[in-house]
Amino acid sequence: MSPESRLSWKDVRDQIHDAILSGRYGPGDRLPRDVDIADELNCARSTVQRAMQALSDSGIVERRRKGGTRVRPDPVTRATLDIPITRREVEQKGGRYGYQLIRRVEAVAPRGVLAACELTEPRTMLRVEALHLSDGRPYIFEDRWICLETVPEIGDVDLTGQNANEWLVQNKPYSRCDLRFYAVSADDSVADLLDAEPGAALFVIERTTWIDAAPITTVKAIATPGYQLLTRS
Amino acid sequence: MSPESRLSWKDVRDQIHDAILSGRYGPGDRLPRDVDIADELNCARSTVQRAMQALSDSGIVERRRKGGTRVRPDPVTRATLDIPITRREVEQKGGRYGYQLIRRVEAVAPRGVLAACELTEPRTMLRVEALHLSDGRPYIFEDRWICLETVPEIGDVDLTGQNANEWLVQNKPYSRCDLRFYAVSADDSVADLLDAEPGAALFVIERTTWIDAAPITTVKAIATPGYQLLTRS
DNA sequence: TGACAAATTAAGTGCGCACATATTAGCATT
DNA sequence: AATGCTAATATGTGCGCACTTAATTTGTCA
Repeated sequence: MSPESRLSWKDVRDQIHDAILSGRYGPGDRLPRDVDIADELNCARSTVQRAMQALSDSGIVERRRKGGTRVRPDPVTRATLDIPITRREVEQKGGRYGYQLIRRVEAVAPRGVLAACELTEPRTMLRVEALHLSDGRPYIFEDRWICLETVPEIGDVDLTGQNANEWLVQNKPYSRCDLRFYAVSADDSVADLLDAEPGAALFVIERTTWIDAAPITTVKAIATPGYQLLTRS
Repeated sequence: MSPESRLSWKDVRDQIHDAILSGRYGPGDRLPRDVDIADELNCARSTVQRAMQALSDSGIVERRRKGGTRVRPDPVTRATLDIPITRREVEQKGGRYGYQLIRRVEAVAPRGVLAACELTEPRTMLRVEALHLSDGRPYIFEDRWICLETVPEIGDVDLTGQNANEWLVQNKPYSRCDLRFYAVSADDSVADLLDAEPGAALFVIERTTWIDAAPITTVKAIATPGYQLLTRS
């Protein structure tokens, strides 16, 4: 009957969010049941449910069956990152993409690689070192280990022209992906490859992917100085 | 009538995901309309909608009204990061948290700070430099600029005992947050503060927050060597 | 007192419907 | 051909209902 149109779940989300921000509900406090909020705001419970899901996804509240909804006691900043394939990243910045295979050998994986893959038994893997170029200049150096048991086909692929990253993305989808970011000093060989000063601070992205429980690949991508990773706008 | 129970939206999501992974729908391809998928799988359209929303959120497909649903042409790795407040982070690793104010001055913000805040006109801000400690040892050095126009109350806060980060989190909620990650070499003063070798590679998190369009604070958090940022498990 | 079972509770999900909204495509007018 | 109106269309959203599931509380019995 009210002339104002119905509430959208985003309205509900914002109202609840505001109530939390204003301090009406502090960290750890329990919010009213969905059904009561729906009643108070005069909307359907499904609308409140949707709003609460959104708040739960952003890490603002925690929801548990029977336990109800609580304001997350330890506030976190939750951010979403998009990491495109390197070719795309270079081209989006207006650069001309290039790729150069440096080394391709089968070798016994060192402990660190096994650990990243969550493997306990040592095994032989395919190691691929390559350089991504932007306008002919070094952009990212990647040191990749590919699990031959999970991806036997990789043995037949010519990686001199074809980028291992892209081949894997297109031919070996993953179901899980772990990422790790840190900084490292350029040693002489990396400095040489990336055309950087030895000792320069470099940004590193380590990514490991699995299909179900089977590791596909783990890669250490070392960027040239000045590289920055931004949150999704 | 089939004895199997009804399909969950997660089942639908996984089926569509599998269809994409198997190559049945390639990058850029258009998927059937929700209603047709619902019909084929013998479930409600709302169930398909929910599944599609999830796939859209994970960056696997793109949906547009009237345009339909398409497999995202440029595959990305989408990851979610949780960045806790530093006290929490230290305590979760089993350390004893400490905090030390180094400097607190009002000063005209340099261009880089203004740019981070998306401000064009120069202005005076409050600069707070502080050290987060774990078990008495340096952990993160933060160099923060606080916008006095947005947060005038900060002038009355004693920041020698109270952590600016936590005060802001608890007293000045933000509606937008930008993050930026990169690597930097320790200059002499930072190396001294963090008890690191000069020139060591350090991981940096830059965070800027706004309430609506008004900037609250921008902070450069420089971590000690060895620091790693992981995706949410 | 403690262990286990049963009842209770609040969120999670599925369905079907109606309508809203954005975007494309088609058509007509200039 | 360029323009602008109109219709068609696929997703987005809201509602109400019934039922499921997980977790907590209560009750019972040893």
